[in-house]
Amino acid sequence: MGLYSDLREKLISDYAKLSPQMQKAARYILDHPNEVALRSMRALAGAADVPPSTITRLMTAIGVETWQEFRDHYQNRLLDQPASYAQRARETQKNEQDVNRDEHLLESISLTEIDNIRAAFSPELIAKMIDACGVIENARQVFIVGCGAAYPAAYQFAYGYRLFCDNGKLVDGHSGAFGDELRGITRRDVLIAVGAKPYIRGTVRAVNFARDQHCPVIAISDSDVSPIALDAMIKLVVRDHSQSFFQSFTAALSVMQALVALLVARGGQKALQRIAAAEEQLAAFDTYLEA
Amino acid sequence: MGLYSDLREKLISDYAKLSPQMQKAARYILDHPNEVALRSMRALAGAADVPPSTITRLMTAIGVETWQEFRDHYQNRLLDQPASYAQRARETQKNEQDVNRDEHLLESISLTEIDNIRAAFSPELIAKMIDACGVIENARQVFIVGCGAAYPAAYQFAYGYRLFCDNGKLVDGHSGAFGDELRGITRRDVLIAVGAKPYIRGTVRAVNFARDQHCPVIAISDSDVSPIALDAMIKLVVRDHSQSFFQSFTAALSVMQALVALLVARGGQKALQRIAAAEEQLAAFDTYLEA
DNA sequence: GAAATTTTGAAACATATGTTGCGGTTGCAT
DNA sequence: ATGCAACCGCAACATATGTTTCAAAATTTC
Repeated sequence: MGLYSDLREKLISDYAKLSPQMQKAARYILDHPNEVALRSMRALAGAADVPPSTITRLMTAIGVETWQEFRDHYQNRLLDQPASYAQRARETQKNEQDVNRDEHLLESISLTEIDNIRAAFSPELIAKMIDACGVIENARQVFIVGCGAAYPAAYQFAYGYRLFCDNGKLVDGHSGAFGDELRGITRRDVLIAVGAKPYIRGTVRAVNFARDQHCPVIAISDSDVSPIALDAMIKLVVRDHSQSFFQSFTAALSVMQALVALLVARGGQKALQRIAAAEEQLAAFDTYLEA
Repeated sequence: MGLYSDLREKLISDYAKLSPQMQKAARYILDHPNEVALRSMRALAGAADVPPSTITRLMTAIGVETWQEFRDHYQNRLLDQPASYAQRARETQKNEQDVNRDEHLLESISLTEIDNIRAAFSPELIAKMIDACGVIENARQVFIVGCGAAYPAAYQFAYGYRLFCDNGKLVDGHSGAFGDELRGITRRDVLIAVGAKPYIRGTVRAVNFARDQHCPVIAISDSDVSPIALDAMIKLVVRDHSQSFFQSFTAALSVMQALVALLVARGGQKALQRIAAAEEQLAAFDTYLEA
């Protein structure tokens, strides 16, 4: 029983002083506290990819006599947690218009976001996402457009897609007009457009332009009849409910991520190899911090 | 793996049919379910005042192959209070070699994403978010940095924040080095940094620079000891679990949105007015399509 | 560049754990 | 009483677990 109410803090404050392998172990423990409570030391060591002795050494390094003592702390933490959970739920339910106004808002946001995600992965939407993948795989070039609050979702897709395909192009309008970037778009290409109310003129224009060139459009939008989705080949209508009056783009982002994941999964070994190559290249450019 | 979602019911329904000693064991288990999850079988037997063999016999009596299986159920029960989806996600991930491979993947992604969001709005994180808002409100200038896959989350915050505060600055490194954009950062400012493994050098440098200038840092990251969060004043550790090997930034984005929403809510009427003005200005610029 | 120091992983060790087999006991019907 | 079946606990077993030891490797220091 140390001076620290929670050994996590000790682990964090001493982290810099630890040897590399111990850091690896400490990091895993910090990231997966429940495993400490439930699994054996050897199993934990295996999961953290360190030999068991490292764990023992880590114990002495942070001033804990034995693994049992360490585990007991985490078991108690696990036992106390649900209590605080339930307690808080009751608390916030009781006094609604109160000092807990902030907590209440955030919890409410959480529930709304979960609903949004859930709706985005309904069987219907899942089927459409799979269709969308088929279209993307057969496209000569993949354009992605999304402005304003929708830009993150568009960017996310473009960022992931670029790692294993080089025919993607993020149309962000940064370099002047959209027209330049969409030049040469044809029926063999595809435009992925993201946008919700209020519809930004640039996005709509891009969609209309693509339609005029008979280019199929995959729309991620808030309505089947939004100016973005109206004439789209595939309409992925995601909920954007939100407590504030900004719409939430969480579900849109999640869908974009899912599309990338699906494309990779369908791409098989080849896609994986390309990603590996891309990562290697980034490492060569010294983009990342040491392994 | 029985037909019962919870082995407790099986234990109760079969209770009358059990031999006296087994009843004693069953009774103790029913009264102390957490002990099953946390302690060893022999320890439990000792606590229940029965020999270990009685526990083993009880297992076969209720149709459970092994003690491990029994314990796993109770461990999940203990974990499933905060996060009920992780297990199901793991299950759906198992049967991949299937005709519905794509559907399964997407469903699994959905569950994982919901889990990530849920974890991001735990009571602990909620409290930290509120703290973060306090820091932001008192800051002279608010810098936001996020590179690569983390850029969308950073952008999202900057985009929303700009609508009601003009002291935000998105440090995207587009215009050359980070140093230029962070020049003049002081202890009265705040840096919001978003990033997960693999940590991009630029983000880490920005964080270190801010720390050297004694500027408080709000870190949205994947670990308490990530290079971004290690010395941060407020650490918002969000889960980034994902079915593909790209990390998911859904939770990070959601947290950023929540921060904006919370700031607006706390800003009251004044913030609303500013937003109205900003929207008006955008409308004047003809950014939006008319209603 | 060599020596000193630290760090690391494999193996060894004693103990703890889950399970099984066997003899003894109990309760019950004949 | 006696045979019979179910029940029970002890002890043995194989394996798993936490810890220590030791030599090789890596890092630092001079």
